Amino acid sequence: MGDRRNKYGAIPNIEGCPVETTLDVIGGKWKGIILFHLIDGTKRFNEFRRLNPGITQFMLTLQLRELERDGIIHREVYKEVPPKVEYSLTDFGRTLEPLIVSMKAWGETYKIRLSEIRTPQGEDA
Amino acid sequence: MGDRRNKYGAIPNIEGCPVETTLDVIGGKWKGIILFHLIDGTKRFNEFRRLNPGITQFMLTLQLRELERDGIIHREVYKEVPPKVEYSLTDFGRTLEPLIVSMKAWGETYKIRLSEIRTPQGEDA
DNA sequence: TTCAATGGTATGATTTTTAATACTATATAA
DNA sequence: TTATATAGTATTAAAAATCATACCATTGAA
Repeated sequence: MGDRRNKYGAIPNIEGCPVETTLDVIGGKWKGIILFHLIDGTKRFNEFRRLNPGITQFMLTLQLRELERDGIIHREVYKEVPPKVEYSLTDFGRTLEPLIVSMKAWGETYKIRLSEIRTPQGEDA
Repeated sequence: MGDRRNKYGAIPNIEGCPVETTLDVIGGKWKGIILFHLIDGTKRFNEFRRLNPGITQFMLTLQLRELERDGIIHREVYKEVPPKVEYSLTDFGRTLEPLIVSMKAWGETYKIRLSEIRTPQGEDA
């Protein structure tokens, strides 16, 4: 489930690279958006799904569980029916906030430039 | 080759999330280490291979080409034999420097904590 | 009595990524 | 003449990630 590994297990040089350590935590396919939304506050499972119709339940669960395993988010289960589960950043998770905010800013600033670069002439994607 | 897409093309909500935009540029499997090393200065193709024995030529080429396509790095070919090709950050690529540095710092700070979290009892991996 | 809502699991199929391997050109040095 | 170094490309195979789909429990409302 962890990213950035191969069948031989962790690769020493990747392990040794702190940038990769960080990417291993936040670089999963949907983790950026998940963290992005969590900065604004607690979110429920189906809230994520609504915010992000493209993700399947399976993948959402997987990404949330990995973030939980890494201590980045907290999962609070309420004993209600229908079920209610809330996700929030832990204190540890909040240490990522400046990074997420910087990534957000960079993306906002250069998004258009990038999409131009990537569509040499009049494509649409 | 781009990450974070599926067979139907780009997913609107992913595209809309600036954090994902950034991760799409720097989140490739080896891009973290590549950028990390480029901060220290120009590097040659085989230098990357030596710094990072785990990567294949194929993957290294792929990741470098994607970074080049995105305007993050510059590829300078010298007309010599044997060939000499130097990679360096472009001005645009340097806008990522603070981010890379922050990711490096976060990784360094929490690396041990993470590896403890991920090895519940006495594994080695 | 049946439906809806929530927050998931389980499964097999498909897609994408990555690895492994062999191959290339060229000038120089031995 | 053959080997060496560099910076790749091409091809096929294997592994990993992701998707699509069906399924589960529970309670209250219709």
